[in-house]
Amino acid sequence: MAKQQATHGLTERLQAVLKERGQRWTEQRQIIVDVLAASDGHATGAELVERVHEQDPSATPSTVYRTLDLLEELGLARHHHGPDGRETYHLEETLEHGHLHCRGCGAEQELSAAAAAPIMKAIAAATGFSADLDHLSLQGLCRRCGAAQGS
Amino acid sequence: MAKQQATHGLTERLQAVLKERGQRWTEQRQIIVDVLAASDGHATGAELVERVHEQDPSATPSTVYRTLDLLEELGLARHHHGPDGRETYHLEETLEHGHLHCRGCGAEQELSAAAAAPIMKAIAAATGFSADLDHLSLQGLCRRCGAAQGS
DNA sequence: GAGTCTATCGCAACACGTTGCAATAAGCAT
DNA sequence: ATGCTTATTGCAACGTGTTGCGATAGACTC
Repeated sequence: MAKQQATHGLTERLQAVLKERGQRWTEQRQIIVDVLAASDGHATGAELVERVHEQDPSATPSTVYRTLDLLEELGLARHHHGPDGRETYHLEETLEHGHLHCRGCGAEQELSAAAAAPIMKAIAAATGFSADLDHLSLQGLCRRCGAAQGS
Repeated sequence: MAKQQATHGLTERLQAVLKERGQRWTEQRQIIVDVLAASDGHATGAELVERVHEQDPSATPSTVYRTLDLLEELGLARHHHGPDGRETYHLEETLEHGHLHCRGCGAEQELSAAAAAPIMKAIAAATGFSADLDHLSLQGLCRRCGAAQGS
């Protein structure tokens, strides 16, 4: 399947990059990458820790978080903070996207790169910043809730 | 001074609102509001806990955080999450504003409501969301770092 | 002022992440 | 295969917030 392929390719890429940097490929890292690839879309740090622990009960949170940091450093994974400040991770393969949380109904919406383009442009125009879409996590009122409260 | 005045007014408003809701005005809440007013601009949860503890060693974190939640519920305070997920609080009297963190040089920039207006408009146009400016916390590259890395 | 009701407090335990350090084990050379 | 170097691990302790619960103490009535 495509997913297996992707995971496999990722592992190989990772091994190569690590070797080049004098770093090591370990069983734990394999497990963590697998878990991350398997948890399609998003997963919180705690969820990942738990799933990794299922696969290898000796694995500890510190290892998981350190590996996630490493993956981010290598540009293979990303994380952002939800409205409650908790961390959410996903593989870089997942399409880059932002997040919108509605404070009224609690709905969560994804924001595709295409939809975000004009927003990014506005940010750049107003501030000179080129913002990271993947780190963009907005809170506000969705159309429906805005209309309901707006009256 | 203006600040004292403002704080005083806040206390009175707060007492009135609480009474109306069948809630109570306590010494701890007074201290927490004072500390929040004194820490002009932003303060992390931990900082506030520490300062409150200085004023009243018997005060505990749970009280501080619960009071901050209450103040937010009443619309008198706000919090947002920094790039590390840590909480930052400020009084609602402070002008509404967003935050920009540069991933390159670590600089932090404030985003005034005026500057943000076109951004908010772009968000509304693209998504139907009316975003909370106070919860807006962008990460990206500032103009300088973007130019430096852009080459 | 004494009594009642219950919001709030302090405490203790928990959840999520992070960090320092000694032990382990990858990866390389012989 | 054996030994060496040092990146990585697991452990244990910490930092920041959150939650449940019994004790305290506001606010209101008599």
